[in-house]
Amino acid sequence: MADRGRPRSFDRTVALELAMQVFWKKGYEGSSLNDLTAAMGIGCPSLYAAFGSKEGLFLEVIDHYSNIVGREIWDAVETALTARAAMQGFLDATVDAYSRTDTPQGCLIALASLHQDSSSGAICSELRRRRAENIDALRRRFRRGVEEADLPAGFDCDEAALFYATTQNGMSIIARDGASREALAAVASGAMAAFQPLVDKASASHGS
Amino acid sequence: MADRGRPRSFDRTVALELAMQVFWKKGYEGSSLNDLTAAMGIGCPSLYAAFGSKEGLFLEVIDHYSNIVGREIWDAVETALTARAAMQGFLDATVDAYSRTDTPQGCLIALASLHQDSSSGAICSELRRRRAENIDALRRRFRRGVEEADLPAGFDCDEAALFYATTQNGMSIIARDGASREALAAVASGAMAAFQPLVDKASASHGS
DNA sequence: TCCTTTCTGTATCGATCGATACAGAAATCT
DNA sequence: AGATTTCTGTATCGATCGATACAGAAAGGA
Repeated sequence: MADRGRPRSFDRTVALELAMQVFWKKGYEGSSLNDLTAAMGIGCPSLYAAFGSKEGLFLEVIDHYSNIVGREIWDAVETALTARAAMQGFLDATVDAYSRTDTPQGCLIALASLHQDSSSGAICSELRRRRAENIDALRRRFRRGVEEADLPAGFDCDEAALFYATTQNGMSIIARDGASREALAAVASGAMAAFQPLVDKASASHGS
Repeated sequence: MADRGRPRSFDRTVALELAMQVFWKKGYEGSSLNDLTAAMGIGCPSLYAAFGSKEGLFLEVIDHYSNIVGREIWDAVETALTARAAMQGFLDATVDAYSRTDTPQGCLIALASLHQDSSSGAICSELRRRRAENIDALRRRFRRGVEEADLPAGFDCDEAALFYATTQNGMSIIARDGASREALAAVASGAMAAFQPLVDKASASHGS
C-alpha cells in the first residue's frame, strides 16, 4: 500500500538535516521556503508532501537536533559519577558543540524563535517547553547527587539547575556573536567556580 | 528655518518610547510597520518623515533603550566601591530590570535580532557591537578593581567579564521564557557564588 | 501494455512585507 | 491675505511571504 506510485526522489533524512542547517543558521522566521527548498534541493510541493508545512518541518528538525546535539551533551551528564563531574561534562560538551565550525554556532533550540507574538506561536512555545525540560533534566541530576550523598542534603537543586542552564543559554548568544572556543571555555570555567560555594552554602545551612 | 510649515502632530520622544515597546516585545523583524504605526498612533509617512526608515527608527530606539535601562544597570557598576559590590549591583539591577511587568521581559539588545543572515545585517551587527561593549565595560570594571588593589594582581579580568556578561545574556532568555523574579535572583546568587573562587584562583597562581 | 498511484516542476495564489506618490491640511513668513 | 513650507491620511507600489493547482513524469499492479 505504501510503496505504490512514483518513489520520492530524495532522502528524507538527508533533506531534514539540510533543513536543520538553514533553521539553525537563520532561525525559524528568518528561514524562507526559498532558503529551505534551495538548501534541500527539492521543490515546494515535495517539501509539503513530505513534511506537511514549514511548521511541521521545523518540529521534525528540532526533534532531529535533540537526538544529535542534545545526545552528546546529556550523555556526559548521565554517565558522570558525581554531580560535579556531570556539570563539568555538561559545560565541556556545550563548549565543544557551540564552537564547532562545521555547523552554525550556539544552540538551535535557544536561538531559533524567542518572540512569541509573531506568526510562530506554536513554534515558540515548543522551544520554550524544551528549554524548560533542559532545566528539569539538570535539576534531576542534582537531586540524584543528593540521593547518592554526593551532594549535601540541603543543596539547592533548583538554584543550581537554573544557574547552569542559564549559563548555557548565555553561551548560545556569545557563541552566535562569534566567541572563540577559548572564550566559551572561560565561561565554563567561571561557572564551575561556583560549584563548591554552592555545595558549601548547603552544608552550612543544613548544619546550623 | 526649522520651525516653518505644519508642525508635527505627535511627540517624537513619546513615539520613540512606544516604538521601543513594540521592538522590545516582538524583536526587530517580528515588528511590522503596521504594529509600529498602530502603537505609535501615527501613519506610515509620518514615521518615515521623522525617523527615515524602520532601521533608522530601531537604531534610535536602542540608543534610547541604552539611556534608560542601561543607565540603571551601569550606574550600579560604576558607583560600587569594590569589584565584588559592582557585580552584585550589576546582577541585582539586572534582576530588577528583567522582571519588571510593565515592560517586556529580558533585554532588548540581547533578544531583538540574533540571526545575521536576515534582511537585518546592519541591525544585527549593531546589537552585536553593543553586546561586545557590555563585556568591555565589565572588563574595565574588573581592571579598575585590580588597579585599586581590590582584586589580586593575577585576577583574570577577561574570564570574569565574559562569565558575568554571559550570565546576563542567559537571564534575558529565561526572563523571556517567563522566569519569576525569584528564579532570576537564584541565577544571580549562583553567579555571585563564583566570585570568591575566581579571586582565590588568581591569588594562588600569582602567589606561586 | 494499460491503469492506478504517487511524486516533481512550473506557475501562481492571496496576504503581507517595507516603503511612497499624491493631494489636502495646517502652520509661518512677507 | 497670499505665498511658502511642512506634515498628515489614503491608497498603493513592487517584492516576498507561506502555501497550492495543475499537468506531466515515474513507479507498481493487473
